[in-house]
Amino acid sequence: MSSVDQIPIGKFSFMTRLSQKALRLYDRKGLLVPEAKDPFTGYRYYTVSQLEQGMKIKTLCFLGFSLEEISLFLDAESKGDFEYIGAGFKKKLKQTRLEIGQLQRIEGILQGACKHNGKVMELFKMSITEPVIKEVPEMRVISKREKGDFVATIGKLIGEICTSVDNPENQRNRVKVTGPIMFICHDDEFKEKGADIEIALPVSGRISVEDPKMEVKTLPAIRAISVVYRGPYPGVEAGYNQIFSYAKENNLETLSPDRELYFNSPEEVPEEELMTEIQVPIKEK
Amino acid sequence: MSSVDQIPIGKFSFMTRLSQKALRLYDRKGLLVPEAKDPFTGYRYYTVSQLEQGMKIKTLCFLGFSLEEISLFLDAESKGDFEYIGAGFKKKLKQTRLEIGQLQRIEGILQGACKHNGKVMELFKMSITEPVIKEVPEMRVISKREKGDFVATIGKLIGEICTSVDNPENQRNRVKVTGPIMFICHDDEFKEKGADIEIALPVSGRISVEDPKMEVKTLPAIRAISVVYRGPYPGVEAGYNQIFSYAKENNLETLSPDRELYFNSPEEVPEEELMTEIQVPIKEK
DNA sequence: CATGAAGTCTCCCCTGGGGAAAAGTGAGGT
DNA sequence: ACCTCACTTTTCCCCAGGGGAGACTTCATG
Repeated sequence: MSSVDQIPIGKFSFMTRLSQKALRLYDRKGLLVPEAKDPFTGYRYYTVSQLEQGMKIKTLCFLGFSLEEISLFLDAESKGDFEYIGAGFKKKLKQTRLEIGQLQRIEGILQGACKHNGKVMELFKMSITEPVIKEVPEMRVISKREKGDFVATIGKLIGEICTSVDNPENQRNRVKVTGPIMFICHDDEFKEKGADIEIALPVSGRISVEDPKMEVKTLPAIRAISVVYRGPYPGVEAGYNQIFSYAKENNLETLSPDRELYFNSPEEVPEEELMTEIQVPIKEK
Repeated sequence: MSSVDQIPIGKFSFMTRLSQKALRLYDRKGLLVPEAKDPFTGYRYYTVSQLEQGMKIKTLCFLGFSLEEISLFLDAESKGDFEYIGAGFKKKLKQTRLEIGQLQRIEGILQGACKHNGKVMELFKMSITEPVIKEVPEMRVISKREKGDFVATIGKLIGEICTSVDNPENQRNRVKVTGPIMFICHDDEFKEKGADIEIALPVSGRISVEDPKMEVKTLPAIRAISVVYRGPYPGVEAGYNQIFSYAKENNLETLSPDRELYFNSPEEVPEEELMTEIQVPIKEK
């Protein structure tokens, strides 16, 4: 029963089922340093009593902690600081639950796509992205606000603003368009007629306006939930649904006014490739 | 509305919510190469029509595919090969379910540990590792087999074997112990009395035996389910339970005889630090 | 046109190991 | 004592980017 405490890395790896790679890494990081190391050959020799340390590391690894966290835990343990460890476990539990939720959403999506083979294609055109919270910086824009029929007014205002920006004086003043044209919705509910519509185009430079109803101003920075929708304009509501259910899930309070950003126009691309970003502002928390 | 198709990386990143880092990576990998690249400054310029590709990549990434898989999918899509994509999705679905299962097990463990703060400590001593399938190579051993009372016989045989190996002639012949001493259980059920017990010690070298009931032989290689148990010997059954439920879950047929490997002995360490590996052979499938 | 701010470039290190290569070493058997 | 095979050592590249440094470019304004 002697010399059993001179375990080379291969056997130790076999016993603990930690790979040799892992063991060498733990050595370097000081997590599990072999009891002895031949100074000439560099061979690592472990002892039976180190098995225990190895198993602790393995368990903690299995639970998903990083090596750094594990190292802190082991220190805490040797000091008897179980508060710290308990707190770490609670945090990990929360995190694990979030991950499970995420994976279950993914499972749902994949399942839906697999069920009918055709759906794979549909998913592939995946027209709505996952909602994300974005900080939108403030922006200098030229804008015009008007009440009228929904679609018609939007089209009209877009035309007017583009014309206005393209006019020769502005060209001379090196006025530049700095972002996609956007629609700002000042109604709390959807109105087909008499909607309160603002169209804004981000610009820079010394811009001049003739139309007295057109103004140059700075839109405030907002924090917003955003999705990008691809497809024909009627259908964009699906994006709003996504956003509002996301807001409800995450307990976020939405504000007005919403913005829609148009990345391309029906004149450039077929309807199905229209891309629209929807931004719904939320309260800072 | 011109020059909108010269989107620098920052804006494109803002629109697609892909990080600049990610975009540069996709460029290098050929997944999403900017439409234009200034040959002098190296600046990347994207177009609106590339947003779509970006969103596809993002969706697929979100679903957990690797960049390589994504690249293959995009190729397949452009060729109209939806079979391939469907198959990939199914595989991913399976894999995702496995991951969810794994995470739920982890959740269970963490939950148990968090519930009573004291349990954290208990988990820390985590006495049983996850069952794992191991290929155990063949081994040259010196062994003795005998029937008798369970605990007493094991102790006696271990003593005899150690004495025998330590004898001067074997020392002279450079006989070496090459692994932990093991107990091979030839009974199908647990018997307190009259158990059929074999104790074996892996050795190498020219070994001589005097005791006619002691033999030197080669244990066959086996494929086995293995766990490592830490704690006092009574309690080791928990390890067997783990193994047999694992075997049932994975539909594996277990064989005889089982082996128990003793990494340390009650004379060296306190009872709670005894380490035992249990190996239950399974049928090759 | 000039200037400062903001955007972008590349390069390097980090995660937690897996895979492979080149070279040195240990141990068993003759 | 030797030979060979198995073991161990280091180092480099890989994933999918995140973080940051230092240098350069572009932009918006005066």
